[in-house]
Amino acid sequence: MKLINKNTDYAVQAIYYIAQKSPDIVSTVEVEEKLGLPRPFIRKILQILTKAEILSSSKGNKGGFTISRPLSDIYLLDLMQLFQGRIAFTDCSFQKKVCPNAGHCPLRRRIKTIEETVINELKGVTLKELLN
Amino acid sequence: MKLINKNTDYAVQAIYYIAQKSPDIVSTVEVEEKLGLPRPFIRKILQILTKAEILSSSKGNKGGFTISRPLSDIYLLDLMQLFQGRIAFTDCSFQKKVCPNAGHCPLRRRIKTIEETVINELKGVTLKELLN
DNA sequence: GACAAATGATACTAAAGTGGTATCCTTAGG
DNA sequence: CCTAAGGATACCACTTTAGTATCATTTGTC
Repeated sequence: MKLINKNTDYAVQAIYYIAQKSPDIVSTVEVEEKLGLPRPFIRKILQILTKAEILSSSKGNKGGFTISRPLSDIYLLDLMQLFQGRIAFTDCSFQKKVCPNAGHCPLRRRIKTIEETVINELKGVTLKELLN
Repeated sequence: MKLINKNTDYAVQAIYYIAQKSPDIVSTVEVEEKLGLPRPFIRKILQILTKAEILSSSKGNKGGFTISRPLSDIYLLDLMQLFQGRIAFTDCSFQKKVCPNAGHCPLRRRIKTIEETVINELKGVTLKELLN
């Protein structure tokens, strides 16, 4: 029942670290050492962030990662969706089957509104804003 | 990323069914047939609800379950906690280790407030209220 | 141009959580 | 005392999440 999983969590930290070193190029090894994470794992995260154009990478010797937009343009919700898929509280148990309560499933309706509340809360949160 | 899992979902439906038949005694078989669930599974759910004193059971021949409080006294949040444990969005990745960001983990702080929002939303929701 | 240091891609493994099943024991009405 | 019920508990399968390993590709430096 976590809202944030480890991938997202690590990603946020990695982004902060890389942003703070900008415009220096930061290697996986450096991120790994500073955040104390297993290397192959953080590498995968950095790759995903690169594909999403949040980081840019340079290959080859002396290669590494830099931040490619200001923290104020990186939304927490986007990161969550990147690493965890769509935020949906009602992956309802009955999506496939015909719900015995179909049409007036009061539980689903209520959960849906809570989901909307959360997404709205998250929507405006940028990484910059997280730092205050 | 479900807020509600199947156990809770089924529990709500079972409770509604049993409440509506009150004061009749309802057997597992009947619940199973009406909700279309595998018997051993719904049995486990009904047992948990009985332990939680939401249902009362009578054993032996002609035994079964009845509702033991009005729907207005059954809170959705309690059911969720019963079947899913504590609602916590920040089972933070770093609870055990020393968090590199300890003390100023902005992510955790923010998620915590969202968690509180959700719990507050849920807190007042009784099964009766769900039906409108 | 070769080497080494870096990322890219991808496939695999392990652990935990969730959904579901099976079995044996106990109780109590007829 | 038999049978139809719930109580307890152990087990299995599937999915998700966390983490590992490996090989290929790129590129700066000597």
